[in-house]
Amino acid sequence: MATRVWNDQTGPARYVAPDPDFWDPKLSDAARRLLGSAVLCFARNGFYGTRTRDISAGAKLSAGSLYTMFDSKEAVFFEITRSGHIDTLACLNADPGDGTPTERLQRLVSIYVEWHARYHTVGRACQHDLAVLTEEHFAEIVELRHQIEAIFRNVVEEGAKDNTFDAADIDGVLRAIHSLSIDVTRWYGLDGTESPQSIAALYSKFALRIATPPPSS
Amino acid sequence: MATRVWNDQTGPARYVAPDPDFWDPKLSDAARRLLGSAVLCFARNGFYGTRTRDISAGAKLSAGSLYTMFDSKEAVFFEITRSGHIDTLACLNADPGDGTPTERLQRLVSIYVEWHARYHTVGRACQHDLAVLTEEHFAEIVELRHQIEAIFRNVVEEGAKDNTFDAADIDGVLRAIHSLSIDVTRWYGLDGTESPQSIAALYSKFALRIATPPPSS
DNA sequence: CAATTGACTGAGCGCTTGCTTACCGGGCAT
DNA sequence: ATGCCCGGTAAGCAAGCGCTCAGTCAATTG
Repeated sequence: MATRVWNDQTGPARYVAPDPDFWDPKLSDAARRLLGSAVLCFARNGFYGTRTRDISAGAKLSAGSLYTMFDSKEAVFFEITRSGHIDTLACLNADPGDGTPTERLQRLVSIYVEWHARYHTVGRACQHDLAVLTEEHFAEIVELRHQIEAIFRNVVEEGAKDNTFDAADIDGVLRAIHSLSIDVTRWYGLDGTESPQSIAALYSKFALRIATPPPSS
Repeated sequence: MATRVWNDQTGPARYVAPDPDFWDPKLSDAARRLLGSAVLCFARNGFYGTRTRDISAGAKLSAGSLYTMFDSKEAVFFEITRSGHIDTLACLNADPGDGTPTERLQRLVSIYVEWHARYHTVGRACQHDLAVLTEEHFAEIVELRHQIEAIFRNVVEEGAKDNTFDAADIDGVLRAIHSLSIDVTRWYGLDGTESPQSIAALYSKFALRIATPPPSS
């Protein structure tokens, strides 16, 4: 049988939740346990496929306790996506931002991909299920996404200006790099055993190839 | 405001279903209308987020009529993913398969990406929700996916053999190209107005860049 | 010690879900 | 005309859903 690199495993998914201190420190221990359980449920079965009882059971709490800490199931989901986007933004902003556009893009993609592999369950919620949010919550997430996109756009545009990157397809390059990076959340935990770092190294190399036109053209 | 290339639109999604004759010709007209309605519902809200009543209402049928044509909601979903994978495979196999690995990979990715843009609603079901299938149905889909992967692997391995493609990371290249291609189903219909053909042209170019190591390295 | 608090419980409400069943009407061979 | 499929309907069932709320009890306060 050929090596398989697509998500076609049939066993149980090896999804893992972030450490409790990934979540907002203002939340109680129980609330953070709830988020850890919820993010696993959402990654496995999506928003509509998870029951509030599954979430509370996973945190060793009763069914009603969820509603002492969150207004609704949607509020739980929102808190996950909010934390996820804020943490992503913080990781990207921690980059010094020096060096050539090539060096900077490689570092940014590396950070971004490693984040999506390490926090693949959070990433799934952030990238694949935003449509379940209320209009207000969705708008708040979109604002964060624009900030994240602007970081990448800034580097790609600068690289286009000095002709290291493809100036003709900046939007296409940005979208392709984004696609490449976040699709990690779809298969990570299902397929393969690579470390977040090795995936980040490989994919940031690919991102540079996407952005850089071959010399012949 | 900066151009936005991520899925952050707030209006209604512009999802479109395939023509009725996309579906198995053995099925009745009503059954194909049902599938057309179902694929839109599933694309919008996922498997667990759509009710069987939404599906039948979209086909202008009563609630019970779904069960005169399909055994269950899962059977409807399976029929969609089955048809989708079979059609994808047929489109890829229609390629003559001649020319250099570069030419062949470009054509294959172009076909694959155009398919996922044109049939973005079917593609969403095929790429993002397979976990809802029963074990038997899932195994059937996985078999089709292996055939699809083998087509791409064949070309990439051949290109690696004659040093046009990256021989060190064949699995990584395959997965990256796959990620790039199928992520189209996540944003197409939500964001942007490009034609399937123009996306296919751009992304097949990117796929070649991913597979081809830069001369310096 | 009694009084108060607050995190947590779990039975259960109102409603929705996937699916079943009893039924209907028109075309068709006899 | 008659009987009979057959594609489709309408009503409804049992189970499950998100969410509520009166109540429990250990910890804290005075």
